[in-house]
Amino acid sequence: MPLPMSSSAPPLRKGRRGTGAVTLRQVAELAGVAPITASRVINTPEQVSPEVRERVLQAVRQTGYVPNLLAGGLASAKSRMVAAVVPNLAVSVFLDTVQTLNDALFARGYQLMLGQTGYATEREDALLEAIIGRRPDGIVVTGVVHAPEARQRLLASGIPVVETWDLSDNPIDMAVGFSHAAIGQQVCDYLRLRGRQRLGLITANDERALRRAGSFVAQAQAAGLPPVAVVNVADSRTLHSGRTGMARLLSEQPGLEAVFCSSDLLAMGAVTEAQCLGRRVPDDVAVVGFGDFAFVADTVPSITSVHINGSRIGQLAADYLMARAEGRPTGERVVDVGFSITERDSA
Amino acid sequence: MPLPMSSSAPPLRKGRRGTGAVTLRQVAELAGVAPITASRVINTPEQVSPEVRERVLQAVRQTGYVPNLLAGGLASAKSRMVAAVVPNLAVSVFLDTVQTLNDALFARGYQLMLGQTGYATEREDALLEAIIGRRPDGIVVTGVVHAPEARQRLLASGIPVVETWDLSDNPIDMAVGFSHAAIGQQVCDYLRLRGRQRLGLITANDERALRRAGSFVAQAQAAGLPPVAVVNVADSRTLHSGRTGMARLLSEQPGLEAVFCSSDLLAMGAVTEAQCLGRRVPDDVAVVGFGDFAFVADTVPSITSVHINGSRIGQLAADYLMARAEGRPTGERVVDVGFSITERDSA
DNA sequence: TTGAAAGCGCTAACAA
DNA sequence: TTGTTAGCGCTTTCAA
Repeated sequence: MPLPMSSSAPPLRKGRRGTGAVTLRQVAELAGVAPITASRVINTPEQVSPEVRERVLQAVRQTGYVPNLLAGGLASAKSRMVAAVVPNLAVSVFLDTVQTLNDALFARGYQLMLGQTGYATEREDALLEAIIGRRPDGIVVTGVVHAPEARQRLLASGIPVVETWDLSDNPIDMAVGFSHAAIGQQVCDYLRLRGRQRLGLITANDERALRRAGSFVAQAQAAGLPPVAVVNVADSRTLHSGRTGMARLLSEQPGLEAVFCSSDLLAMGAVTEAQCLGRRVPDDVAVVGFGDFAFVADTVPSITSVHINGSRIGQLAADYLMARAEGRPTGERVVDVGFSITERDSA
Repeated sequence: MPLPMSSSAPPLRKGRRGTGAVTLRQVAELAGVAPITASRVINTPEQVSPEVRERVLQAVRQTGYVPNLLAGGLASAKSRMVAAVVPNLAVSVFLDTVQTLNDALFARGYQLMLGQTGYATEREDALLEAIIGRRPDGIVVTGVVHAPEARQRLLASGIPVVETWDLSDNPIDMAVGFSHAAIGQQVCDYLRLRGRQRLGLITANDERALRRAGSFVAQAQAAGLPPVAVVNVADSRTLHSGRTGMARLLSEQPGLEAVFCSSDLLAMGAVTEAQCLGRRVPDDVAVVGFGDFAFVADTVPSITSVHINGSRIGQLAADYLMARAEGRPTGERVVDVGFSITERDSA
């Protein structure tokens, strides 16, 4: 029987009426407990007695309740989201990192937010604002953040940042990557020690590829080799660029003996073009790639490539962010995961 | 001069103390307006007089205020996030879709949340709960959702869902994709009309690839061709699977005249292996791939492949979700983006 | 055009 | 172990 004085239509003046989704309060009411108790059943079940816990879980099942993590995040100042900022998803060299990051985070109840900068600094600021506004518990960026405004924004946000795929003397929080300069140098030595003198380079225009290229050229010079023939290509993701790059190198430098490419796709294109032009790989011209994608082991000839453990980078980034989120001590601020040159038939 | 009765240390009993980030209230105070007015400057600036607007914007700049979209999302029941669920990011066939989706959403102030199912239904439920809990304004899934529990969860959530890369008679909300059965059929006809009789198939084990395979086999049978030789491979993302698949097909069926592969990487591996075994492609054996990745145009021989406009799928998904979010009328519930066979040298 | 009040759904802090 | 209270930072509703 309704209370005599209860008005039939609720006044419902100011404020809102919600979305209609089941709320924690409804679950709590159904279970006959306070909302905070229901909250504990979900977040810290060990703090609740078994009987009460079971009653609440029953109510959760009955109603199909799915906690509103937006509300939880607002209240606890923990969104349980992490943002990953990559230049471009299609550059599969980052995919391993993103995938491992995603898996490691998901296992701990975190969700990944994606951001693509498209290699354009201009878009970066809008992207950072969009990301920071969602208050992620961590941000993983590809490369070191150099732009002062971006650094400032990230620093000011107070959100833990992991810079990846490169090293930094002065990371915002943590950097996990490897030395691009060392790669250029070692690939040059690798070729030189195998008797190659006339070297060439097919490189994309992104910052890190250019760093590898620069140290490759410098090392060749230091070793007294002839000047390195260099071709810049716009797109590191197509065989086509590799083919046109190799064609240009060979026309400019018919005596070319080895080429270092800034990606495996470029390398494969380079190999293809060399063969089409009647050169034998590696007998006439050797080719080294970068990334060590799965497919380079199965081409003919198989392609020698610089191997990066992208998955490890993702794992270390996740470990750092989880440690920060849980207030645990974090390890080194800069981690060098190194690289290796996987020798195959092409060089 | 401070008010005489003002206590020097705020009591700060129950409740919380925030994260220290600049809030809308602080901006409003600095600008000398009510919080709601500052909110309007950010969200609906045309509702605010120019003078007040400028004062608030000045305060925003001064403080470096970044709106808390979690709070805004909670209050407005619009998170401005969309979730994308893919089997695996490394399957680059979906990358175009995800990338276009991301770009289209970002341009409208939405952020993409990523979810990987890893082709495992078991993980799907946890993933859906994690996603729905974050109350995205839309969910884009790869493939049609068949599992009844998953369908039920999505339906119950009330969140708009776009199923992609496949068609459905009964989509949850909208489906945008193409007919895998039609592909198998047409590729079979394509080969048959070019005089190929002894057909083979190298296929991954995922649902949609198997659907293409099934209709390919059925069509061959209907046309009175000899039984199709079929090889299942675990991984569609490696040349290696393509090579071993082709090796098996050729040993079982030395007279093989054409092979349809469930991905371009498989196709490339198949071509490579065929050549290693002394077969000419396409003279002895033709190869057709799926996906029409950028690289297949530049291999030798270039590879004939089934082309899907993945980017268009992403764009249509974004269009639908934005229309729903803004309460605009939506178009067709099922959109067939079709496919085409790009003829190249390998078939 | 501007503002006061009232929450959105949840959890931290404190109390019993 | 359970509950009360007071917000988290924002926007909707209603009123001026």
